[in-house]
Amino acid sequence: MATIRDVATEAGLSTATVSRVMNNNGSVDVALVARVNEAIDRLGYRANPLGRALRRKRTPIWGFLASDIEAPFFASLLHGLEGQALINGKLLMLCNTGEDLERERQYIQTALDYQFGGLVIAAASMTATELDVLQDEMPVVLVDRVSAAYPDIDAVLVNNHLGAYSAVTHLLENGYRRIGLVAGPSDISTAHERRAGYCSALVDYGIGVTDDLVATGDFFAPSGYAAATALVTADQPADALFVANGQMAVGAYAAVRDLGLSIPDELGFATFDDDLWMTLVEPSITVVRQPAYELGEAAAHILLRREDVKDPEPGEVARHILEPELVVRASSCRGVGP
Amino acid sequence: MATIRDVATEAGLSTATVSRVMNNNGSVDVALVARVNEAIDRLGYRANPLGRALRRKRTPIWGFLASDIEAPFFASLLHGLEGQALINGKLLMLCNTGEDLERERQYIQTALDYQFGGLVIAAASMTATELDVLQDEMPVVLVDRVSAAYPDIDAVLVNNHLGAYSAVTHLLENGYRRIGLVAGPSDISTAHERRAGYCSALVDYGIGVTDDLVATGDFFAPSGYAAATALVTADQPADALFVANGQMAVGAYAAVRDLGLSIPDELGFATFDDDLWMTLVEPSITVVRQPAYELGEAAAHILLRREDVKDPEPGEVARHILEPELVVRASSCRGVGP
DNA sequence: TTCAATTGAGTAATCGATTACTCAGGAGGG
DNA sequence: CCCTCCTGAGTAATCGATTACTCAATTGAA
Repeated sequence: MATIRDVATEAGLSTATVSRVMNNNGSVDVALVARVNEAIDRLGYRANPLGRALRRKRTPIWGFLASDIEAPFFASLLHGLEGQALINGKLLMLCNTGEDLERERQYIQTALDYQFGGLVIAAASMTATELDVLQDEMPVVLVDRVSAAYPDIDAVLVNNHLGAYSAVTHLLENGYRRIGLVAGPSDISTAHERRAGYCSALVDYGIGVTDDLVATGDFFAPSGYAAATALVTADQPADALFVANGQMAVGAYAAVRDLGLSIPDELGFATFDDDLWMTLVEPSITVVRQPAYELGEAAAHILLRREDVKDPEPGEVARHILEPELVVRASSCRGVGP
Repeated sequence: MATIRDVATEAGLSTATVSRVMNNNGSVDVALVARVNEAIDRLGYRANPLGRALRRKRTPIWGFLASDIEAPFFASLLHGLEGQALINGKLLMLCNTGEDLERERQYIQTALDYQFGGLVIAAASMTATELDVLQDEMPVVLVDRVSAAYPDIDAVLVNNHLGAYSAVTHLLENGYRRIGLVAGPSDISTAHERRAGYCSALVDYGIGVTDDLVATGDFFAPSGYAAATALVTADQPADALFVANGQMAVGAYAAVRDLGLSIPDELGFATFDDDLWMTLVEPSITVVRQPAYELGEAAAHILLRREDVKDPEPGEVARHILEPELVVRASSCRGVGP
């Protein structure tokens, strides 16, 4: 492997000049720029990123912290982020926390050790780790979820309130009146906002919110099964279900199937998160689609802005809110059978 | 950030001694070991991995090269690999090639630049990149796919022949006789082997292979739709379909649904790759499940072995073949209707 | 008791880049 | 014509670790 020293020798110049040419720093005579570039080409030289990073105290690596990379939402977000990383010459390091706080802390420590160029966090609990400290060392962007404990950290979010509101309103307009909510853990901001959107829709339609029409799960499939079962087998059963995320929708759908209820006639069905299976089952499922891929891209853009110039200002916080999309399918439309 | 120099000063020793303690190298007096460790604790010192990597000419980073991280198979494989990386103190860098050769080459160059500790490749076309050269620089493991051009590279594979053989035999035993194959691109080893397994099963059952019962796709959903449509609408239509991967199965299933054919009575259905939706649709789909997560773990183990000792010997090639599992569900069993 | 071998620790070179500092030479003003 | 300022390039320090080399002290054998 050729080093910068080899290039300098080959070009008959000093390493300082070679470095200046490579980084477009300082002013170098055009003739020498050409000589350096020729030498680089002749030797097939590529700068060693480790030497560079050591000196610069910064690595062109971005970290991505997620609770579950196998979930389609995070996989898609990851994909969007990865595309932007590649374009901008960044490596992307993957951190799967699996909701484990200790792992999360460990990864953040690694990010500090390696002096990452940025960190995108879509993780479980942001209460325990001291993100403010981290933010002094590198740009940090929260995606999908925010924490009230960190109002001063950049974030890219989805308008969860609107998403839930539009889906529930849609169900109401299709004649469903007792709409059950399969909610997520209330300490996760996304779950909280979706619940609020659900409530607003009912109130705006002139229907009160009844506590026994809300069952709380943990965002995983089994809890969706349990919650849905409870809601539709109650004394006064729900006549429609709105599920707060895609994983619980899997469980909820299985529960409805096992109980032999027919969608959409006996029960309306809609959920947050789009997924392949929701178009393959009969009837297909109405969803609130999140722009996951775009979320990843937007997070990348914020990292780049924070890195290049100090814009937005250190004191200023960037909050991007992307709009979800209601995709109406058969499961929420009475009379539009299979 | 404390450096090794600070630790040396704090302990009243030289950096060499501190380094020896940290790496368990050379022999250091027990009393001094304790002094060094105390100093490390007092300062909260963590070694800078960049300085270390520069000197050692090796980074504890693994690269993972896949064509599509959003595909559940690769996502699961990635997850298995990531788990092992974490346990063994490695970082995992993600490389999504999207079947693009140029991207693939670019990423491999990056792996060389950063002096990665290993590379796991589950990528499209291994014909263009010179993997032999790469292998001299770092351990390389192929997963899922192999290339005849590189017989001397370690690989972790699935027994595709057996998987296809058992699924097709199962269909035959359930009375289906004209079994159509939705095949993958023949230049990809997995597709080739699955086709061979399909053929063997037919031959062993005393039925010849008919060319018009094989339609070739490209491993993506739309091609599955087209291939399935062709097979079941032919003059002499297939009475069952075996699909060579999960993505094409999505298309094939949609085609069957659009044509209004009833599974399993009018048409038997089975596919490679398990996925969530295959248990949610009516009837549920019989699949050949691949141990994707374990594939990732096995790849990690090979990297570790290559790194630690030279075992297997440089001349020796490690080939792990994992067994797939036939999961029988309703779609392949006549008379067991919805 | 003396000398070689071994042990334990320090000094300084090194990995490969960036950049503060230095300095020669040319331009421009007085 | 001389002095100052500016430009362009080189020298060498630096980032933070590892390790070859060196050397003093201790052990063991003759």
